[in-house]
Amino acid sequence: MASMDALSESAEMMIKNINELAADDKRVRTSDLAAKTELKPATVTEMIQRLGDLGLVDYEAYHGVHLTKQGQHVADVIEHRFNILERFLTEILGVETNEASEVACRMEHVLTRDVEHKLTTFLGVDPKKESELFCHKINIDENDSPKYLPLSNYGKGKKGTVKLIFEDEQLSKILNEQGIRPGNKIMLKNNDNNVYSVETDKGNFSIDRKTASKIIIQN
Amino acid sequence: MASMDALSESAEMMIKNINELAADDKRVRTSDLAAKTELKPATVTEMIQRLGDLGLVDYEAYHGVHLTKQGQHVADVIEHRFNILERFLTEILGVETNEASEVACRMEHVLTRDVEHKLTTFLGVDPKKESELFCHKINIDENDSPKYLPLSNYGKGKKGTVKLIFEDEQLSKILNEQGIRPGNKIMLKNNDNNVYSVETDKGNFSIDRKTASKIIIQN
DNA sequence: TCCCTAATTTAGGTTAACCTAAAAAATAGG
DNA sequence: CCTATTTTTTAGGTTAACCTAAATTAGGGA
Repeated sequence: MASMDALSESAEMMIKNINELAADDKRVRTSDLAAKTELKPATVTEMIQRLGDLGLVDYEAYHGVHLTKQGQHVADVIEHRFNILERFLTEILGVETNEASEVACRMEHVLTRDVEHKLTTFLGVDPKKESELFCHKINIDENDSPKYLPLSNYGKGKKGTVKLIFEDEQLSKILNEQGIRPGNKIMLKNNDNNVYSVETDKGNFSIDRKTASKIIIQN
Repeated sequence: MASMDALSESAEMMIKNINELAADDKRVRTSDLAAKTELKPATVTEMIQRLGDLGLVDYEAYHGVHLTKQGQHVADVIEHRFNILERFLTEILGVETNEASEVACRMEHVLTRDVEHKLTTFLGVDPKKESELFCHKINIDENDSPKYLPLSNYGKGKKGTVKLIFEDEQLSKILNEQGIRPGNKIMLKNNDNNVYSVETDKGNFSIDRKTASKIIIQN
């Protein structure tokens, strides 16, 4: 069996395209693949023959291909990688759709399993749910009437529903005011009942265990 | 002139390696490039000849290469892309250093200018400053005697210096307690002097303009 | 059923990116 | 300053990924 990581970008793209053209379990035709990939039919033939040798597709001359279980697995992985990359690029970075697609389509081939999983975790929800919670950025659509506005631009007395909160820099700001910030000295005075009593140059106060576990100290 | 985007991954990697081996403005030797890239000298010769034809390096047979202005520009772009990708992977996703390097090294060749800029903005500080503030994650080195510890594991009475703070989920937790969380209704009661007075189902309180600008409301 | 056309494959070519082995040039030591 | 060694290049080969043009097969209509 051909290991995922051994495949070239071209091979992975071919598998991806076969998967996208596969209706029911009908075989995908060479000409359709040629049209979709913008390659010449002869090139497609050559490539699917190679994929056949690798056991990734079931190829029968003059009768098209379909993915084997192995090939389907590769296709699923690539598709998932594409989806999370595209989501990251659009939702978090605010890249517009076309460019995000193109870049995701190049990047999908160089992700490792680990990065894929961590990015998925970072994005939070499973690709289906499309939750807007904990997004760091949102595309405000200038065409539509302004549905989303920063609170700072909101009218006095207006009511609305919180949609999302940008998290960067904010916790450290709050802890900052308590004297807990990189470079500052602190002392742990006590820890009882999961309550940590800390002394800083700003005075004494207490924090819970979960928060404390996120503050790294160098002795 | 060869446009950035026209270069293959191999070509970009060669330029990157030439740049990394360039001391003073001495020419980089074929054998050093071969060692660094793990290619055979003959392969290196062939590639730098091609780069010479493209005007990216100044190649003189038997006397090594150095980057032209154009080549240097390509090297700078690649280096910057690598740095932000590596930072993103380690600081934001928590990928460990080795894997982050490898993945960044593959991804650096497929970024567009736009994605590069947006990712840079997302990460906040300019690459030089390498500030430890606002890091989301740190690699705790198990080999060394434990120099870095979570406060939650810290000894009673011990003193130390705050090194960094994990920010994820924390701001939202704090605002959560105030009733500002996705899905909840709020009302802006007032905004004077850059102080925003908000009413939520948990009561009234105030936040500053900068924070308010990060809370998106849907009407 | 048989032929014609459209689809497909084969044959053969190119380029980039690799390789090995042989030739050539630079350099270092005597 | 001349040779021995090291470095570099050239020559020639391979593979993947593309191409065009020619040959082949499949399938539909008379």
